[in-house]
Amino acid sequence: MFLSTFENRIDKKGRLSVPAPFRAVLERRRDPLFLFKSLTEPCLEGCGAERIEQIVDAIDSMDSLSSEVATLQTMLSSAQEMKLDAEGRIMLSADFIEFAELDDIALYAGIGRSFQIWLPDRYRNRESDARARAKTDGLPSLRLGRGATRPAVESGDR
Amino acid sequence: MFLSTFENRIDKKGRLSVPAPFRAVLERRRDPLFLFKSLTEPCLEGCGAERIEQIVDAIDSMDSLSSEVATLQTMLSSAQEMKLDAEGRIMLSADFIEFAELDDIALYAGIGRSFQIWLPDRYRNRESDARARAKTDGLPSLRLGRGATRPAVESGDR
DNA sequence: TATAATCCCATGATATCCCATAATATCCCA
DNA sequence: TGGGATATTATGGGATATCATGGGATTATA
Repeated sequence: MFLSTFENRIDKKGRLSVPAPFRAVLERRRDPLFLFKSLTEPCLEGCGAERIEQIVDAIDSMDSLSSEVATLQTMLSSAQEMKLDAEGRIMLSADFIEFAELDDIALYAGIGRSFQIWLPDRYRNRESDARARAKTDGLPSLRLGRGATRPAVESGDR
Repeated sequence: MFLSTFENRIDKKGRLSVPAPFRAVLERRRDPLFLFKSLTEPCLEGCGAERIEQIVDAIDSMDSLSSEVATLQTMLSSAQEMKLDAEGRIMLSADFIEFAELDDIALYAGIGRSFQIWLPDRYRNRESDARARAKTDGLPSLRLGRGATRPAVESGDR
């Protein structure tokens, strides 16, 4: 599970350390790391191979002319497999940096099965918005465990 | 898997580098590269031999009089096996260049089992359309796995 | 013989590898 | 439980390899 937030520096070569706890998650699963541009927010999203494979399989089974397929293809075409160097760093492409409007510090936000990379100020603004909303709207009800509205899914991070 | 996007230059001899990660995918599978004209969009589509064989097999198992077969045959008839030079470049036929309305820069977009080659501006327009749609309509739900072994789960871009 | 395709080599940009270091966290044993 | 020793982490920089690209020479082709 990807949890907690971390702020790391993007050096002048464009390298960015992946937080050690996140690397540990990936290593334990023997998973390569994929990053892609979020479809809905100005941030990058990180995940393992399994989620990418899900999307590829889903496209195969859908109507190739549907707009959903176009959306999923857009996601794939922004996805990159990130090779970590010996020190656990990735290289952010200019495209990624521009999309998330990153400067010299990147904020990692672990959100369970995946994580996001944000411009720190932008992330904090959104965080305080979310907290304000929770105060007025209350918390979403959590239906936990198997057999609830949301069917159980095979174990394993995705 | 073919992922990510790349912009490469078509030089004055008509040569175009295949992105190294795409070449790696093909080499690993010992697959030659095929290009054909997209049936639905003004772009070229690229894949390995395996996918071509899938299409041929699909035709065999379909009603030879159906219009789907005619469509797939149209696709195959535009397919060319591309030979790469020592530096990993292909030569695009005049027919291909005209069909995709390519200029001096070609944009490769990896979409999983295949990739596309676009005029960059045209691709980016299509991408921003897809992103705008995703923002208003929400994300497609992923139908996972083949058949219904696994229940549907919300896609995870959040 | 002219034209186009292929081969071969050169080159600049940039990613990757490898090492160093400072700060911090963890360990270990008195 | 304290506190020094050790390991880990994030970061930086130089050396090296890879990649995309360009062009001349050579071969195929029409």
